[in-house]
Amino acid sequence: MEKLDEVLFYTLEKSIKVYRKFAQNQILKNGYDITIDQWLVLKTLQENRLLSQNQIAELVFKDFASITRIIELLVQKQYVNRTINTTDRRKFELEITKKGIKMIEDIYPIVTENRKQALTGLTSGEIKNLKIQLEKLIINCK
Amino acid sequence: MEKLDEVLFYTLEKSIKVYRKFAQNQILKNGYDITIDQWLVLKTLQENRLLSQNQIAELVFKDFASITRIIELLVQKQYVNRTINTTDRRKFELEITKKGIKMIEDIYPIVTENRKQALTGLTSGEIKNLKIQLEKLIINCK
DNA sequence: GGATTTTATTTGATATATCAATTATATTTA
DNA sequence: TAAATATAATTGATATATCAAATAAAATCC
Repeated sequence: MEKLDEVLFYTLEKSIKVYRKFAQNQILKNGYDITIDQWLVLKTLQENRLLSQNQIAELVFKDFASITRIIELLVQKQYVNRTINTTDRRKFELEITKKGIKMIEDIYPIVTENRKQALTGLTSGEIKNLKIQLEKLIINCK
Repeated sequence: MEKLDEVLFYTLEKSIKVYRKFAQNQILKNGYDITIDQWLVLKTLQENRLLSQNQIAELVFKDFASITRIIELLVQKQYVNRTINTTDRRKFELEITKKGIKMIEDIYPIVTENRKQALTGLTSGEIKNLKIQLEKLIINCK
């Protein structure tokens, strides 16, 4: 039976955890009060205006229940406006606020620096290959 | 500002999530009642007898509080024995039970099949490279 | 040898993940 | 059009992640 630390998935799990912890620490250290997951949802709303919660869930590969709760916190923090969709009253229309846009912009230098530091010593070809292979893996699990 | 889906870390996050969900489903579908995280801790105890909780936390890159709670569930399910360490009474000695060993062995074919399926179409060289590059990333975040 | 510091673990609080059940609204269909 | 079905989101339950505070025991230090 193979040992855990010989297995790619073990390393995969470890790498994303280590990166997440590192990135979250950098954000907190710079005085910003937002979690990585909240940031991810907020960034999605910055890239695509007027999404429904279902659409967000798909884009960030989280489930609906998690999105409900994350949106709640983002609305509380006034980073997101939530209004009922008048044409389909089951839905909400979600839109990033000015305060939300400012947060994303303010944090952006930290985010790029985090990514840069995490990828030190990897060539752009290696990074591209990594991404391509992970995308294969994703398709295989569907 | 780069779009989320162009970023390696987004793909990394997605790949581990998709794999975890896939693997968990396969385990449930075969009638086994154990989570991926419980399995990970149990497998660690199968590979290394008589670990303390701190040592486990380090091996599976989880924090102490999570380990406390996962161990509790494994003890409840009788997969793990927990006894106080007589030489250092702050510690516990944790040992996988026969039932725990059986669980790991029973599940093993599912685990290998999951991994195999997830890595379809990747050469062993590509897999090796992936692992090496992820390990670089891990070191960069320390 | 008693006070201080360190270590191992637990507990509480809050965020997130996941599943199942529920609610409200839309759509389809008979 | 009324009944059945589908969809969007919420809520409750349980597992996990993370931080901070608390507890208990061990090690160190003066």
